[in-house]
Amino acid sequence: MAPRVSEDYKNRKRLELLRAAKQVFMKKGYTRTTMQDIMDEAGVSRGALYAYFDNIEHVYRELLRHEDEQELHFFDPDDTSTAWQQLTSWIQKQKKEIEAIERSLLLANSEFFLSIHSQPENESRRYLTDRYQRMAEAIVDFVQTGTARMELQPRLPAESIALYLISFIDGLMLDTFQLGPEKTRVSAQIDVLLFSLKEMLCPVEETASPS
Amino acid sequence: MAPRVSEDYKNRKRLELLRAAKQVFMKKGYTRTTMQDIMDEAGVSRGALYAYFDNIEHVYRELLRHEDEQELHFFDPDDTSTAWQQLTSWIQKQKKEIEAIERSLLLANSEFFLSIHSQPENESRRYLTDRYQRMAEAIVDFVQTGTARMELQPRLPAESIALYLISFIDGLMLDTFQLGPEKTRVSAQIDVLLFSLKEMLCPVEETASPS
DNA sequence: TTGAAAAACGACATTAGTGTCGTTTATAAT
DNA sequence: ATTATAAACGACACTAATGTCGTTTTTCAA
Repeated sequence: MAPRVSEDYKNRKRLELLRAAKQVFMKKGYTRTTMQDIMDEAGVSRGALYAYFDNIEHVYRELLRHEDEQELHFFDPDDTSTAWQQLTSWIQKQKKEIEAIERSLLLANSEFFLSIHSQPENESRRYLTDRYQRMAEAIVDFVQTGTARMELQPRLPAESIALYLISFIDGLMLDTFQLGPEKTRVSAQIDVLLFSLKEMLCPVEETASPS
Repeated sequence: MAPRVSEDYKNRKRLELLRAAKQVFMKKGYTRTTMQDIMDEAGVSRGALYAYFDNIEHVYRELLRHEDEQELHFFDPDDTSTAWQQLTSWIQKQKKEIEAIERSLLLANSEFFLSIHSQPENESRRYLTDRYQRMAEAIVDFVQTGTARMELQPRLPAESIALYLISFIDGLMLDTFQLGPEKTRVSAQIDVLLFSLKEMLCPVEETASPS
């Protein structure tokens, strides 16, 4: 169907394979997904898939990279809303994703993270370390911007708060896999998180009418 | 070495197998551990191991049960220290365990939890659900006891706080696997947690000298 | 002692996946 | 049309684990 093809063709094919992989990973998680599953979902042969990716770890890494590109800009400075509004809207987004956990990559992500742990210095390992630190830094920057704008008055180091926020979200995720969003009371927990962040960041109250 | 043996013998053997299993699980986590690994560590044959456990999932479930028996009594009422002291000492214990993550079962636990997710209604699944709820309940009871004793004045529902606490600890754990306790700044994050709990629970200050 | 019971052994059949590679097939340039 | 190229195919050899089961060994009771 395609010898001596353009870069563009290969790019599209690659994306199509990643799309198929995503489907499978969402359904089966990382550990139980096989190359065969992805071939079946994409409707291609063994040879075709292996022409694009060396092994499953590679597939997942590339998928993660691709997905991250979307996510990345959430904490970009934004002048139309306050720092606090921006933060809560990010948290709402996370909440939504956790509540629809079956239709997200969160399970696969966690499995992938754990599977990497034992490996020596490694492409995937490096990427994940980086990813974590990028995320943390984004939140730190964002807290500092908010502080500079006098919208926030942090009572703890921004970095600690950032890592804390990430930990909590990751943990809520992990627990929700096993038990479902009802048993873990996602909503109630998010309320607690917001309460604690308010205490830490002391956002200035937004009054409905600036009189 | 032991036909027609006493219940006691079988019990000891079983414990010895679990001890060996624990060693392996600490080192390799859950997913990568095989029955073979456990046989080697315990120095027994395939047949012997399978006489006690049906499969790895079964081994791990029994190990977890056994380990839990120890842990369980941490939140029992205690008249020699205040509720807040008790809580912080539990958190310290968690912190220690996370910092020595390589010598604990935490990684294996997380992997096990995730591996269970996909399974249908299941012995392991039921046990984990139960375990989570037992833990939550223990913390709730404990907060309520503290409240009754006038040592705590919770500003949020005890159950929400309990689940929140569990989520955070689980998340910190998960992140620390990938990155090690330095990169996740375990200490700093625990500080944030304590800060937030103080705000939620409003423990009465302990004065050094009740004058 | 001795022999029945069952604990422990370990070879084996089975299952499930991986990554390779010789072959087939579609495409685009000539 | 023809043909060089390389994409796609899929059989295959290999690896690694699982759970079973006939055999061997050990212990305890008679």
